Amino acid sequence: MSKQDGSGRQTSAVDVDDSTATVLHVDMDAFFASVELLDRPDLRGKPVIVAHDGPRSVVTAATYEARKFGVNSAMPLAIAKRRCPQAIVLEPHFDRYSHYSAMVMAICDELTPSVERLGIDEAFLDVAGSRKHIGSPITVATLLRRRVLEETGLICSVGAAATKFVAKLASSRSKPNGLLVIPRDETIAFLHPLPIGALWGVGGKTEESLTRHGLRTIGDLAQSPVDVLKRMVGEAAGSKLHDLSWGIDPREVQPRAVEKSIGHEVTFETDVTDPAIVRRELLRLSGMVAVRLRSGGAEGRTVVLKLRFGDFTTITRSRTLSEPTDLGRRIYDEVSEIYSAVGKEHARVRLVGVRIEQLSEAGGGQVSLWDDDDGWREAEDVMDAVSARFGRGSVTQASLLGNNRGRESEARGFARDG
DNA sequence: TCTGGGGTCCTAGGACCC
DNA sequence: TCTGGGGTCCTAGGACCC
Repeated sequence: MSKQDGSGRQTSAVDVDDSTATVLHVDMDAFFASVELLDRPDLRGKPVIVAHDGPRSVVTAATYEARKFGVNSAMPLAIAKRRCPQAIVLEPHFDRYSHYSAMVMAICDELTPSVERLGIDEAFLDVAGSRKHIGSPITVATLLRRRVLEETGLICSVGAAATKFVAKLASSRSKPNGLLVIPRDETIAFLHPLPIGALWGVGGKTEESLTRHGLRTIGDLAQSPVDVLKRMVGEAAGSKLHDLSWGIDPREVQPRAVEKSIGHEVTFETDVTDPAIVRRELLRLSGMVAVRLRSGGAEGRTVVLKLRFGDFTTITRSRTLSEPTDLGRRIYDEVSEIYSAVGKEHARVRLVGVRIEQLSEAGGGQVSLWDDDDGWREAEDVMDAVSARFGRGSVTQASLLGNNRGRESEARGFARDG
């Protein structure tokens, strides 16, 4: 094993054989909080929490200084403030996080063509092919960390191993601002002493169930017969966890596939009992979902309504359309009907959500409407249809939204959205 | 002052078809 | 002529991850 700490010192790096550790996992350290501190250097070294300061908020991110007080991501803000009253709470700025994320990912892309993004602040890199042009995995990792710091002012940690899962574990063990290399033949020795909760896919519930059966470390799990594991945690998880405990992880580094669903949800600051307010929110969320569908050139076929009630019970109800859609109005009509069918219009509603699944590439397309010779006439037809139904004033950019199917509904959807 | 918002994957039952 | 076995789709819920 080779660990390099924040000062850049590297222990036993000379002896370590990194030739088998060709998968890198890069993880930004306290990412959102670190981005905020770029603007507020005066807060460096202080406990800082990033969170929207509302009555039902949770912690979005926290600096290491705040974590010392037991503050963690996803913790209710009220509890975090109780644990660390002197913490400074900053509003999140997601646009800025995306901006810095793109900068970091661009650096990764320059080091190898094989980069797999994982959320906003993590990535896997396959650097097996980078040896010739740049150097060994340690060389690439060191260069990556230096460039990220120089070009963004942010620190990150990197794990290097033979598989994705071990690389990810290595980066988390090297935080903050570290580099940890696990050669292939040291994988088992590295894994087995670790607690089962460190395994990818073992969260609170699974950990509890495994612990009840006397399994505490990854090594314990490795020694358990796979059939027994399957009975504990299910068919798929059982064999997967067993494989992982022996360092077996066949997944390759690959750029993220297309999205499989798009959704938005919102928690009310206080529970809502007025169905009209719920519907107003459903309309807004449906519009947001539709905008994202269209901007990605996609449409979806299964519409999902999510409701969380005052007692925190949560239900989802879905319906599959005969034809996919990318229209807010169509989505809204569906979730609104589902909402009625649930028959809980006078319950206390805490959260509403709208999601669309079974995404596919949008047929037709917005450009073809303008490109072909009949494009203008078609566009005018759409405008006329909308105007006839809703009046001139409601028509804004209906023509821009068209695809080649169901012109009537396209127009309708856009007029009301607009 | 207790629980966000973006997702993915898995399970399990029923419908339906061959 | 009282009951098999797959495969796929749909739906609901839950665990998990960042």
